[in-house]
Amino acid sequence: MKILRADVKGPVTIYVVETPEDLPGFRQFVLDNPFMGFDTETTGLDWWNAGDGFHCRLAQFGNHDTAWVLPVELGEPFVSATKWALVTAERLAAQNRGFDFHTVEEDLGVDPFPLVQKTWDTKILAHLVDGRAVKEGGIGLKLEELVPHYICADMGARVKKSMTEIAQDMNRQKKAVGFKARNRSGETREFRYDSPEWPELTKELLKAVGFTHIREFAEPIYGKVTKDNVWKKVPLFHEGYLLYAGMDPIFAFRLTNTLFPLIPRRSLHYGLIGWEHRLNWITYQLERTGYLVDEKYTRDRIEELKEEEARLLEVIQGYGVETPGSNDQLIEAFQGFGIKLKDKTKPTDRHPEGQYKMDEAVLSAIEHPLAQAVLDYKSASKKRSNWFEKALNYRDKNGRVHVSINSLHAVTSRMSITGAIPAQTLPAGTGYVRHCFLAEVGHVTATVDFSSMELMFLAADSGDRRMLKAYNEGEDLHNITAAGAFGPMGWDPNDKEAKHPKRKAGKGTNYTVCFGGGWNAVSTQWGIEEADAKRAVNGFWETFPATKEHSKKYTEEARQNGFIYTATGRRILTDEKRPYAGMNYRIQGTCRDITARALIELDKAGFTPYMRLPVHDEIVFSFPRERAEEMAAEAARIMAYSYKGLTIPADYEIGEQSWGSCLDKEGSKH
DNA sequence: TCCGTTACGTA
DNA sequence: CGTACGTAACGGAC
Repeated sequence: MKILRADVKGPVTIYVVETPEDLPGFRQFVLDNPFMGFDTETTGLDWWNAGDGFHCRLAQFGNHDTAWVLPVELGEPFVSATKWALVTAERLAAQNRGFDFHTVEEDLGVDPFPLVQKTWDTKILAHLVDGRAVKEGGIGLKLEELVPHYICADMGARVKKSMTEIAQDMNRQKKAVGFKARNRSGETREFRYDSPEWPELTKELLKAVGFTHIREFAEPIYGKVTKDNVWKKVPLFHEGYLLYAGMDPIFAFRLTNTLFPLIPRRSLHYGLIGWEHRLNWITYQLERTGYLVDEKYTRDRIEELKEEEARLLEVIQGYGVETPGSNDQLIEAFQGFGIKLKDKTKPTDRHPEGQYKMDEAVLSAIEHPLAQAVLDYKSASKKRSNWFEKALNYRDKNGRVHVSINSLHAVTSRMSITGAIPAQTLPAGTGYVRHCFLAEVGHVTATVDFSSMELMFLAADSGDRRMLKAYNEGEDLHNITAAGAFGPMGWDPNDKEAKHPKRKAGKGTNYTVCFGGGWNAVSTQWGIEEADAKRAVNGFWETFPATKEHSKKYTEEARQNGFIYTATGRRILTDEKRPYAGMNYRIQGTCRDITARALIELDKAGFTPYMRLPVHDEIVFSFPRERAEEMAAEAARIMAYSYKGLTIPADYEIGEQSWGSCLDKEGSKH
């Protein structure tokens, strides 16, 4: 047994199990500590490739000052000891527990369900205390951010750096692999010790057969070690690695004890701790289920796009621009053609004058074939690399991709989805990309979404009578806002199908005001004339006076307290420079919880195996073809939510096998 | 290799 | 006084 010592506000001991004889000590530790921090170290992040390139290397358990590290990679009896400890523990804590559970489920065959019922996730606890990222003025949610703030100031930086340092250290370790020597014609050749051609390679031998300038050369023992592959390559008993590994369960243990008392009483009262952990278990299952990829469709699109890119690149390079992604080169080229550029980006430290913009708006305004070619090229290459190639390259051996769902992530508590399907960035309104993703064989895709959830919540939460009347009577809110600002202008309020001439300004205003914006935002982002935008925003507040009071209330709360509460008892800390975001935080945070509630209720009703992805206000399902109608209707019924007497409805759409088919349908609302 | 910047996709 | 995200490419700093 190896024993490592460190100091983290007091002495810390890490016991490293090396042989089966060391296990009784570990077992005693588990029996003595009903509550432990837990963590694993693995070969990478691709847990879905378990048994096929991915495996668990270490499992670690710890309390306040003691950790035990088990070399799971060596197999039995260390795997059994790990499983026994997981079953025996009464309580566990882990940072981002989902990853460790995927690891032990897929690689060690552990049933995760008993584990989730007794494991606190320190990332969830930390978010309930302060959900802001570091750059938003918060503490952050990563271990390397939580540790220096809550535990020990200099520890986080050391932990973050340690694996990078280990990688650098491994790169410095070299071993002699052979000789380089020159022959009579002056050419240099390599002779390697491991070559079967030279079984007894020595300097003397090479000299004897006529080589000169003979010198031994060395290569890195581990090949090229980077921060991505260091996890796989680091020797299992590397001391720095063991120290890094051993600290994590100690951190998880201490963080749990530190964070609990900091969670707002209101959040405790609303039961958010249990609720978030339950939601996290559902998203865990969605991650594991994965999404079936249509390989042929995806490959065909990639080929098409590659051809298009090659064609466009020729055009672009014909105008002297080598790299279409380089704004510098484009600016130079356009200026060379005598085109005057005006729009600049905001000044920054590095570019105090700002830089010329080269975005879609600027490029599409330039009348030159280069501009169009660049736009088309960028669009094609983004589609290919960001969406289609990801879908193809992330597939597991069953042709499925697995995303990572952060069930509690954004400052407003919204979920985020990363990895194989950047679900929040897939093009809307067309099935072009979403056709890659298939319901099961014999199933069809169904999407169920909340329509205008945020505006409806604003209506209910503020109690604005005009807005509530609009929803209760099925009026079009965008028309109402337009009419409130500009008068009827020939619009007939009794005709449900009629569109107000300024409906676009009304729609822009509704959304923008809900997000905390003013006339300027309405004007620039919705392409509405300044005068109309000003009039529309004023009209909004006059038409819906209670929303004005509502906005004031939350801006004031944010200003005075530095936070607001959602209707679900969640505390959202606000930026002191932007108290006006208070109402939007209230809306966005509560609406996220309405979607979260939908997931939990769907889970209770047995829908989890049919769920594929949650995307903000939409949930995607794979339903058996014959039962799709009935199941989608039931899901929509479950998802609908009443708040202060107003029901926020959910609508469903049923397609064919691919997700995209829901959008390409005739008469689709998308 | 890291990180700030720019750009672009979504609710 | 627009909010919240994820991802990629570029290019200077380290």
